[in-house]
Amino acid sequence: MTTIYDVSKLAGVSAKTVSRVLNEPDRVKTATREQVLAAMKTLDYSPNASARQLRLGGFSSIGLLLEDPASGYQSRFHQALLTACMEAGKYMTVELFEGVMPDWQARVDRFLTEGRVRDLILLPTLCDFTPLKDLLRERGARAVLIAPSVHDPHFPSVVMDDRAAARQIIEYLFSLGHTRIGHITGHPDHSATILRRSGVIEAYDARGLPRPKPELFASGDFMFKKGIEAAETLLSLPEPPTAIFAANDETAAAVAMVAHRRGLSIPGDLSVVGFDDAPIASAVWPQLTTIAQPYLEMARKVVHLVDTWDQQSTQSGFVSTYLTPHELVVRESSGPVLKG
Amino acid sequence: MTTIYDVSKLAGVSAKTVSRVLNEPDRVKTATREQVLAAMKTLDYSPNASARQLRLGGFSSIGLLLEDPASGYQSRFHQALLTACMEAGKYMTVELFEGVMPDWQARVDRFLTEGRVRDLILLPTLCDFTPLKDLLRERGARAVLIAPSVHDPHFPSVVMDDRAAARQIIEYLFSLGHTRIGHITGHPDHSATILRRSGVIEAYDARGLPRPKPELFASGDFMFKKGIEAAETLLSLPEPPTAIFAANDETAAAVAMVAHRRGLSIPGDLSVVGFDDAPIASAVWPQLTTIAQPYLEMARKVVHLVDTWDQQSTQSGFVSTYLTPHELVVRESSGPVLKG
DNA sequence: ATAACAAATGTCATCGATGTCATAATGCGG
DNA sequence: CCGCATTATGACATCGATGACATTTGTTAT
Repeated sequence: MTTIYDVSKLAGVSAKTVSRVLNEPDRVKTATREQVLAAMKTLDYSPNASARQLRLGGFSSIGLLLEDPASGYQSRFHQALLTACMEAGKYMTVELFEGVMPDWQARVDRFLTEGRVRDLILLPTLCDFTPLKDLLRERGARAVLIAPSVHDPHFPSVVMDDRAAARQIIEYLFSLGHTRIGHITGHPDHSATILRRSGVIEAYDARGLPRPKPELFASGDFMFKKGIEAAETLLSLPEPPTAIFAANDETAAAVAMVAHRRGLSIPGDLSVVGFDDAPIASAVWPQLTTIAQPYLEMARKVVHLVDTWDQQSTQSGFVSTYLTPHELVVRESSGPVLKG
Repeated sequence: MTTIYDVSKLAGVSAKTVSRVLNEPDRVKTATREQVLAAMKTLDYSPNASARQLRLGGFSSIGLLLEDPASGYQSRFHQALLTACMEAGKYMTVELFEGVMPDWQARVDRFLTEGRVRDLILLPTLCDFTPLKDLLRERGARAVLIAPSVHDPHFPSVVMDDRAAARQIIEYLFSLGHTRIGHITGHPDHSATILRRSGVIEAYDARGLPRPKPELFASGDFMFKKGIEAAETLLSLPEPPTAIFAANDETAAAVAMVAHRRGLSIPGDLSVVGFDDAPIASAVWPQLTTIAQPYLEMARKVVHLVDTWDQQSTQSGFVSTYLTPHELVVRESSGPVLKG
């Protein structure tokens, strides 16, 4: 590493002058400045950001731990958080994280030190990964969670009521006359999976209907591929459902594909509804009825929580939880049951 | 900001001891350690990463400038780069960047200093944005480009031969008997758009066929929505094409949707091919024939170029360009022309 | 030519944490 | 209770850059 002193020596000036060339070029005589610039080029000098920041007062970026950046859900939050950070003039540093990695603790430590990160954001499913949260508390790190309606007593969080949303979409299907409704569940490790599933059951209970038979629940994992298998299973039932509620839009897109392959028309023969309002929900034919979450709003709230951490946690001694609203978006993939 | 000295004062020990509690807890008597930990908790102390790194030797994260994180293309590279960085033990900090922002220069400066970034990665279309590249050279920043086969004399780059790939996919359609082939172009600002378009023409020329009539070129912008309009235009022609080559998969998905709406079967009535092998290419029905790029390989190469910047640029005085291979992936959306 | 002032450059201390080395506290065998 | 080996702790310098202030150089008016 070449330092400002190396440059100053080569250019025959003091370090301070080199510093000025970088920060207040006008205060340096043109001839000198050019010498310094030449020296910098020769040595391929680039200033040490740590030193600069130490002097100028620290800035730290917000850290995001991502389990699977290819997952649509995480990638959408990732994007929303980027936007929110930009709006707030902050930077975000991303680390891939998998709880199965044997050295995850060391990796988190490294992230907190080398990654120059003080505040972390955890998305599902990391927001449910207790060993990680314990480690963070031990290290005194700050974290904000984005979670499916599970309140964590130690970290502020932004949550969405997955159960209520699932219930709402099932009630919508009821209103169209559907009574045999299949549900493809999400990944078993996500707490959202349980919540959405129980939202379904809640809807039946609330309406006084008998709970759906077990074969109407097919297990998925939020991924397109597994969605295909699940859809095949449901549509091969002796008495197939007239509507399928997939735990997310990728899965719903898979259902649509399987239905097409089987010559079923949507929503004529089968209504398909998803969850998340992912881009794919508008990019498949027919476009999917789904539940929209206000990603950007949630991201903004998270950044705000990070920003105001001091006042919050230190002063009040309790953590805040924000419940964000959701919305049913009706598109082309759902319709009334055809008589007959 | 509380420092290590504040903690040491409160705990009644020296700063060095506090430091030890953090870095080599075993070398501190249990009683002392607990006092120190208590003081840290009371003061909500978190160590200053800049100072630590200054002492320990600098680490700097790689910066990625993203124009539009929602763009499938950029988001795929984003993900691939994250993976490659993780493999290489590096961190990546992301900044949203738009050339239209009036203060983009100041933003870049801030990113290079506050963002603690020394090396930058530029994707299309930023890799073509000359004012930015000029600024980076002036600042002595290091950048590596991911670009569509345009060699930049100042920065190392990883490129893909878009023209050849486009030519290849058209030749494949020729081999299926198609001669009226529509092309939906990409965003006019992307150099890839011109390259893919000229690859199309090259294929006709090479085969000694007359070049396609202008109405067979519809203008798109790589986005699903514009793709719908373009597809409507092409399919409304008096003599509609038997195949459509969309400049990317999102657009191809739009073509498929429009075709379905019009009751056309794919690939019976219309062959549809895309470009990129995006996730959506496998998530629509029928799955799309497309061109696959080795994203992860490219990302690894980029990280490697960043890593070896010193040896490369300083010593040899010229920049390296890596051409990466592409591959035609044949799926369900393309088939022979039906006689008749 | 010189005082008076502005411009250009340099010296030194500092940001917060840790390495080096010195010193103080403790333990243990005799 | 002493001497010596450990263990625990502290004082000080250091990382690379910049702020405050000092000093040198250059310019202008008289």
